[in-house]
Amino acid sequence: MPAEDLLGLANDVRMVCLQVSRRVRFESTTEVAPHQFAVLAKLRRRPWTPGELAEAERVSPPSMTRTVNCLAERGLVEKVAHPEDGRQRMLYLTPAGSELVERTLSAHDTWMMQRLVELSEEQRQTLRDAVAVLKEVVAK
Amino acid sequence: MPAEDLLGLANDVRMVCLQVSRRVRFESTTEVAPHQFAVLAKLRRRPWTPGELAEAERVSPPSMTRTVNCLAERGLVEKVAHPEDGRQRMLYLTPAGSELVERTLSAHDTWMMQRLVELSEEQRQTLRDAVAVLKEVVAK
DNA sequence: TATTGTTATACTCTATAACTATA
DNA sequence: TATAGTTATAGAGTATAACAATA
Repeated sequence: MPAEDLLGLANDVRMVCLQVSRRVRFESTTEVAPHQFAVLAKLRRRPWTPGELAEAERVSPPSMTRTVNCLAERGLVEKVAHPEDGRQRMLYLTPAGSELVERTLSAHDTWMMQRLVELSEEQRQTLRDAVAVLKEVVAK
Repeated sequence: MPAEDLLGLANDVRMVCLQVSRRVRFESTTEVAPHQFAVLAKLRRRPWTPGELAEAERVSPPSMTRTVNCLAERGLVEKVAHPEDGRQRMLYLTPAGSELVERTLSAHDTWMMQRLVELSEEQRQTLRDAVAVLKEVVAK
């Protein structure tokens, strides 16, 4: 395969993924800032400590303290004492926080679904296949 | 097509595009901040006025003034008097700015190319087809 | 003594409001 | 009088350094 074709494909894949991400984000509700939503989304599956979140989101511990405090003041997350280590805190999503996350993700998916129903079944199959390939790409 | 399958596909497409965007950005050089690079990338094709950039990037005129001034101080863009309207300024990429843009885009594409060469020709064809579909999706 | 989290402080990016220059 | 851009000022988000509590 010629190098220039590979470069063109690399550029196409990169750009179209960026555009999809931007469109989805733009269509989203803006109830909380992006960095705040990232924390809420992580807490959806299990409780995290502030330190874990800071490392995962690649921000400093003081920044995460601020973000978490803001979410706690709005009643979206709850700080609970760690059962075994008195230094740590466990962060849980409150019912209100959980509802906000599900509502926002649903809005994102709704926008994409509306685009997908307008495609042919063949085009949707192409996307299914491409998702599998791209998952492999980002896993590396 | 069942609604739950459509929802699953919407979620898959959305998430994998977001992950690709994140990986590409993470691999990028960090010579300038993202919002600054966005301006440099726009100036690659033609000169823009500060007002046009503010509207395109969805930031306020004062914010764009600050961003442009920062880039100008670093010698990456140049402000030139508008030939017809004395109120406006035309912004041009300097040779240094142009080099920075091409270098960064090249780094992005290089990362993606390295992932693509590890795929089969069939997988690459799947991505080519998917790019065409997704371009249609984001155009709506 | 090391680790987890917070407080203190400063810098950057952003915005609104007020101002200058030009049309 | 309207428009393009800048300056003034303030509000978020981030970081590093210093501190408190616990292991």
